[in-house]
Amino acid sequence: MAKQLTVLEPEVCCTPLAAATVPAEAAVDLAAAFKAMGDPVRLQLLSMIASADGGEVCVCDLTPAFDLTGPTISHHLKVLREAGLVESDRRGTWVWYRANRPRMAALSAVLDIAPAA
Amino acid sequence: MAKQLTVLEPEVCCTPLAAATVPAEAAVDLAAAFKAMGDPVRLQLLSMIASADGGEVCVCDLTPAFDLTGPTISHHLKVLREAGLVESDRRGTWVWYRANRPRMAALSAVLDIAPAA
DNA sequence: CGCCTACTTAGATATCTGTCAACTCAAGCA
DNA sequence: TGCTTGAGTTGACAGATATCTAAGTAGGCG
Repeated sequence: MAKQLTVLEPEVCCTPLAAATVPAEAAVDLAAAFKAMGDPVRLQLLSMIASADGGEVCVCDLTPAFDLTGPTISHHLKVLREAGLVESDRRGTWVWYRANRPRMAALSAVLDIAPAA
Repeated sequence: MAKQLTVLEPEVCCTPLAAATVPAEAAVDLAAAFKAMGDPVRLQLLSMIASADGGEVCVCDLTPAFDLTGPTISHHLKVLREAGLVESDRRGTWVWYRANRPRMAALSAVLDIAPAA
């Protein structure tokens, strides 16, 4: 791929933001993931992939859902991939995408609000 | 403030991404919030604010924690404010920031992964 | 009133990002 | 082998963004 991606770092990935100040290093990794979700198209792509029946979607089903060209969709999928939010593999003619559920769960946990406070 | 901000839309804010394809309209609002968290500095600011003892922090305590100028921190705080992630009010000489916890909880819920699947 | 401190706003600039058109790569099929 | 279709890559470009310096605004205090 392109730039070196760190992706998951199990030790620091799950402490809620509101529990303690997130270390700069962890903030970089987390921000990269949130940044990838910071575009409406990518968020919809992620949603379509994560909610797909069977847990997988063919790019050929994603592209026509937007008023964008193939290369643009491909670009957004690449961003999601490099952020560790989705994974893909080619099966014959088509490429299938599925969500990285543990990664999403970790991000959800990070935003979790402490019980009281 | 600056550009009109929609912020919370209770009806669409909490359906998990993985439960159903998020509507384009909701995606725009959600993406704006994630985008605001898509910068390491802002994520740390949000974390410092959300985890603050007493639930509030003075800007004067945030600024020196970074190797950035005051205006830059002010800019990032404005982005967080416009994304509806934090709120602020001036009390005497200082300006205090606190996290919009319901908003954070909603975002956490959006990333929640369906039980099985 | 004047001055100092704490933010915020404005303007400038270098970098990044979303998008498309054109091209390349991979797989299936005649 | 060559054609066709699906997907990713490259290059270009308009628009957004992170950062700084300089200037403005607000509140306390002598």
